[in-house]
Amino acid sequence: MTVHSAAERTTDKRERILAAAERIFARHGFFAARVSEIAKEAGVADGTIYLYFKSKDDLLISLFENRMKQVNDALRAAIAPCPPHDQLRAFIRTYLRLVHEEPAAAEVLTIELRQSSKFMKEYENPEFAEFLRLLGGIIAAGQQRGELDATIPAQVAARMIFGMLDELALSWVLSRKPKKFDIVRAADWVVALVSSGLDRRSTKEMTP
Amino acid sequence: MTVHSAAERTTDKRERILAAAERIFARHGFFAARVSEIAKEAGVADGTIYLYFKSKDDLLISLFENRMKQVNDALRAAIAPCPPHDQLRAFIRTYLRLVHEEPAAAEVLTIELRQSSKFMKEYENPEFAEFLRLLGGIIAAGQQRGELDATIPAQVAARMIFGMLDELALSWVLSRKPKKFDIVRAADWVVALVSSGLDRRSTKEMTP
Amino acid sequence: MTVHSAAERTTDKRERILAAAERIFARHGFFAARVSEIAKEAGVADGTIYLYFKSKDDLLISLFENRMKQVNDALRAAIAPCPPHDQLRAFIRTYLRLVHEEPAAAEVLTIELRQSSKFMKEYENPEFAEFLRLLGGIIAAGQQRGELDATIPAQVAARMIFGMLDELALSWVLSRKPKKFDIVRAADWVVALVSSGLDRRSTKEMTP
Amino acid sequence: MTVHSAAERTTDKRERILAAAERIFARHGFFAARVSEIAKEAGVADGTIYLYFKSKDDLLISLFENRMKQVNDALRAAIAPCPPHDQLRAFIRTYLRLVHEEPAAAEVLTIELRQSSKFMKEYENPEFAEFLRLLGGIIAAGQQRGELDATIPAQVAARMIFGMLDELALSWVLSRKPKKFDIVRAADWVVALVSSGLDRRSTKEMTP
DNA sequence: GATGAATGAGGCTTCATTCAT
DNA sequence: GATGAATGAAGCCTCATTCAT
Repeated sequence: MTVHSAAERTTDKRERILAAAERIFARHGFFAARVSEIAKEAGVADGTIYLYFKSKDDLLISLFENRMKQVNDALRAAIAPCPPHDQLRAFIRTYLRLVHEEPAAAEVLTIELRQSSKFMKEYENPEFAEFLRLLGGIIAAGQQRGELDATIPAQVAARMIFGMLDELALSWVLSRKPKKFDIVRAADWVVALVSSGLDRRSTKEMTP
Repeated sequence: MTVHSAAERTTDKRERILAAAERIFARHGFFAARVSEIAKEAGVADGTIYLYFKSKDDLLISLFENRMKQVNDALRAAIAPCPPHDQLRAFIRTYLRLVHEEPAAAEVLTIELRQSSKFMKEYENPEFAEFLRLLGGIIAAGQQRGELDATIPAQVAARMIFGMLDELALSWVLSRKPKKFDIVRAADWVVALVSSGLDRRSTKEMTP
Repeated sequence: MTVHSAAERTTDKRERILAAAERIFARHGFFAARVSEIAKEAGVADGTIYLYFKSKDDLLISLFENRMKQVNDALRAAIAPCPPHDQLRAFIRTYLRLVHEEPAAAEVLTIELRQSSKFMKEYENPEFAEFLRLLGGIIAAGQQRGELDATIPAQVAARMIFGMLDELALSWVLSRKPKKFDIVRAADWVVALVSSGLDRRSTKEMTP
Repeated sequence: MTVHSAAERTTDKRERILAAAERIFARHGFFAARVSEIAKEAGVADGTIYLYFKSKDDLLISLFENRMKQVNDALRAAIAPCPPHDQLRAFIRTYLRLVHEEPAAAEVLTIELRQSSKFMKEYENPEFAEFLRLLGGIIAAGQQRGELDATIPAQVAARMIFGMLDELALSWVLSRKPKKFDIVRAADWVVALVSSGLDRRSTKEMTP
């Protein structure tokens, strides 16, 4: 016997609306998306949306927080018990794998996050802050252990890495099929650049 | 005696409108910006805008193209006669210096460019393509000379570097004064990461 | 107990908007009429109009079709079981009686129909076509029975008769009160002209 | 040596603007016609139009008066020295011949005259009044001489005949090539209807 | 809780007209 | 007289949000 408490059904509907919003925002962008289209996609009445969310803005914010929370959870799980350098690799790979698995989510996080940076000045974005803290933490730890170069402030380095990931995600998400490159494989390129940079030093030849 | 040809006056007005639009878009974002406010800021009548631009969209597109062209010109001048590695450094430094000098322009290019990636699927964006070609060209040249690592496809590497620059520009532009970091100094961090990565290898110790 | 089904209420509102539009179009003409004024006259919000009609143009088109359908229904009922000559008389009388009863409708059909002949090239006008077919059919039947002169193509004759009716309706509708002539009585004049023309032949004297 | 007085050149330009307006009004209708397009068609600057006409409305009015004056002149010449019945025939034939020769003019007179009946309540239309007086005069004369049936008030009969002519002109003008009927030949049909009506009486058999 | 018809504020854009040159 | 760039008032329509059922 399947038991659905009222709370559970309610949660279901909330989730359905969020999922619908994600698809519609990905399809048209936040401003061009119509609340009524989201309602139709979710199979609820227009008014129902306002039982679960304060406004269209709130819907976007909630979507972010929701998804970023999932992303952060996945990232935390992936980096759990490693040394910083491996954590960095795991972080990068996990992030781009998620992009690959949920392109609509990626499109919203990637494009609309910018768009709503204006938003974000007002509405804060705790899960995105957490994302940066996570990444920055890895780097800071590596720097403290002496494994990573400490020239670059950890938070700035985190921003740079996020920038790479975000831009790769964006160009991959926006490119029509067949995709210009393999976003999962691209993880290795990011790892390579972040680890060793582009300069071709005779490191190996030096090693006897 | 100051001479103003008709063409000059016309150009003036067009430029004034573009400059006003840039400020207003930076202030409110494209969608929230009001054409009438742009007109007021430019000191012209609402209708005058439509003598120079087909629509509000066209105004945004033109603004991009205009600014990106200037950026590309500045970049081309800066990288002129150097070997690839120096070109890369010059490219990065010049880009971030421009961000520092023209924060409103940077805000529009940085935030609204995303926003209009949706746009861009339809309206093309030749100057941004040129930007990527420029950066990709430097890397490809370095790879061919054997000075840069060839593991990462040049165009993908270009995207990654642009991602870093863009994200730094964004977070700098959006942070209230006093700014969280010095965007001009950040150029060296980008150069460092792009050149050598974060790993702390015993490079120096290796050298006898 | 009064029962209003949802469908009925919806129809009511649609009808109220059409009626309001008719009055406002008659008052100011289509182009000078303001959608917001129609809304006020109908006692609905501006936006409500767009729940029932695609555009201001569509409102005019719908108004035509609606009214012409009523006119055609009334005409069909009036001419039902007569020989052609009587049908013709009934047609003419009924049409002008309707003009007398619904002057605002007549004004819109009469003036704006012209106005939108431009329209009509694109948007078709099935009920007006039906009107002409009805009138042309009566004449054709009379010609086939040998009761009406067959020199004039039936469809052209129909146009001519419509022209008379339309022009009489127009000049009557536009003339301030007291009206220059009695539009209901005018039916007999039209019947007389259509039947016998103006020439005063010694028909009666011929009859011994 | 051709001499053009200032007045002549001025007249030329005025005429060119009127001719251009006629073509553009016929092409798009009065409301959809743009003053700037008329100016381009006339080969003058937008502002120049306002040296010759007070407003766009005034341009339409002037166009009417101009054309109707020509029509009235042509009609007066055509009906000059005949008995009423022949005058009527000449009037009808001349009018429809003019429609055939100047379809753009006919379109404006025919469609826009209606459209601006609203106008006409305010701006009067002396030449159109003269047109009706001319036609009504012929009929009244015929009635007084006992040649035409006096049942129908002459001015109403004039309206009816104008209605026929106008409707034939309209449907002919609006029908795409090849035209549905020959507007010049249609004159005989109008004459036939106006003279004898449609009833097929044994007139001829009556004549011994 | 769910519905969806109704609301109404507000923006982009057009275009007749003006006026400095 | 002629020009045409500039003006700015004003309307159609959209769409987030509400609320009676």
